[in-house]
Amino acid sequence: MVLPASSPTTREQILTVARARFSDHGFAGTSLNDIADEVGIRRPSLLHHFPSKDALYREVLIDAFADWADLVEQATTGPREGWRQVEQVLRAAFTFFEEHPDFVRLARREALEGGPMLEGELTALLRPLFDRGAAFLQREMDAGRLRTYDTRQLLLTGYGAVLSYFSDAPLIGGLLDDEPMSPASLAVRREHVIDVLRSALEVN
Amino acid sequence: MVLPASSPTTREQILTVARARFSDHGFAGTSLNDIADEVGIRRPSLLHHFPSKDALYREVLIDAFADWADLVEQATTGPREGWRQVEQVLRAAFTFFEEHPDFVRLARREALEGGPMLEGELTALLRPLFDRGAAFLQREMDAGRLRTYDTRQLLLTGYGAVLSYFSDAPLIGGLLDDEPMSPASLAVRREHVIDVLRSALEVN
DNA sequence: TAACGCCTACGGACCGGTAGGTAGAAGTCG
DNA sequence: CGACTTCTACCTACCGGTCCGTAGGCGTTA
Repeated sequence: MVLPASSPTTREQILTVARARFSDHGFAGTSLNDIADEVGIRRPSLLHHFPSKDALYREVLIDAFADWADLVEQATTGPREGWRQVEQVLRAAFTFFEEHPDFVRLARREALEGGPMLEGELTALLRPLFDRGAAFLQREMDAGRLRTYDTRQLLLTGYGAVLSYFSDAPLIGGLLDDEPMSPASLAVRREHVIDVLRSALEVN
Repeated sequence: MVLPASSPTTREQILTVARARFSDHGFAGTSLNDIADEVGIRRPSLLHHFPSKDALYREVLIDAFADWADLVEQATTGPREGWRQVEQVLRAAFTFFEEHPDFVRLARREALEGGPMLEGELTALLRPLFDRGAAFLQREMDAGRLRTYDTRQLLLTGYGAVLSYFSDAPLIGGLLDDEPMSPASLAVRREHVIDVLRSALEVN
């Protein structure tokens, strides 16, 4: 049975709402009633679709990280070299975070928690992406197209500089004068990060 | 009555334990029983010292951020100019985070949450530090001693690059092969961040 | 008829917080 | 000094509420 896009399954609705709630208030701060209420069903009905709160959270997390893996996969294919390729990935990542603010907060919470998911499936999913990124950077550095750094550290630096802006938007809103998630502010942020990293990475 | 340093007040013990618990598991993920048990008293006894869980959390948060404000105050005094002053602050911040991992996680959680504390007292405390940092950078850039960037964005970039490593240590441990919080790993991280930022900031 | 999706009702655990009592230290006063 | 009061820090017992999860029933649809 093919459902039209206009009528998502109850199960899909639960996943959508759960992702939003978990990303806003964390695992402990979200109750199954919160989720069920927003979907428009009772908690036992929700538990008809998912065996437990933990299982629901796991699925939310895996879905979210799979989305991210897809993007990285897609953004890292292409014949570009040196800084141009780095910039393409940065822009793609930035756009992804703009469009998936839930993912950012979810990932940050999980990184902070270091929960049981993290040491296992999640790192198994991220590790290849990380290693691939490091290998690419190493190749470009060896070829003299990028300035030389510790590649893994460099990945961590870029990831921190980009992700923190999104995950800490509430705090940053209090430090800047503008609304940090407005399109204008996001554009400023994007160009700044690219600018700084270009200065640090370009050879000439 | 002057208590010897070896016997902290019950109240102080509660604050110490609470800071650790809240930073590890967040506000919702920590129960007053957890804290009371570790101190070695019952929950009602804990509530004899603090009127509510919220009040305890507020005090933990304010104490932690006051520690941070003290460090920034101290690290930013001095006659240095240009990159040397930036590097001094970076090293001081890095050391502070090494010695206060609780603060990092607490701050990250609060930034993520955007709770009622954040929009108010916390930003009121951080805003002057942030503005002062931006003013310093602007002065140095105008004098030609640092490459020109948007100063506030630059502060956010540095903060994200440094803080993320500490707050996401569990995740990073799964991506790197070393123990991320070991002294050796921390030294590598510190020198890397300084290296990248120097490349981006130095003028010559 | 059988499966499915939802429901009401309930259980057992835990939550933050309150009421009220007790032991002991500290101060007060004849 | 000794008796009495006051205060502090802790306790046990309990409250109403919320948590996740289960049992079992009911209607619709295949």
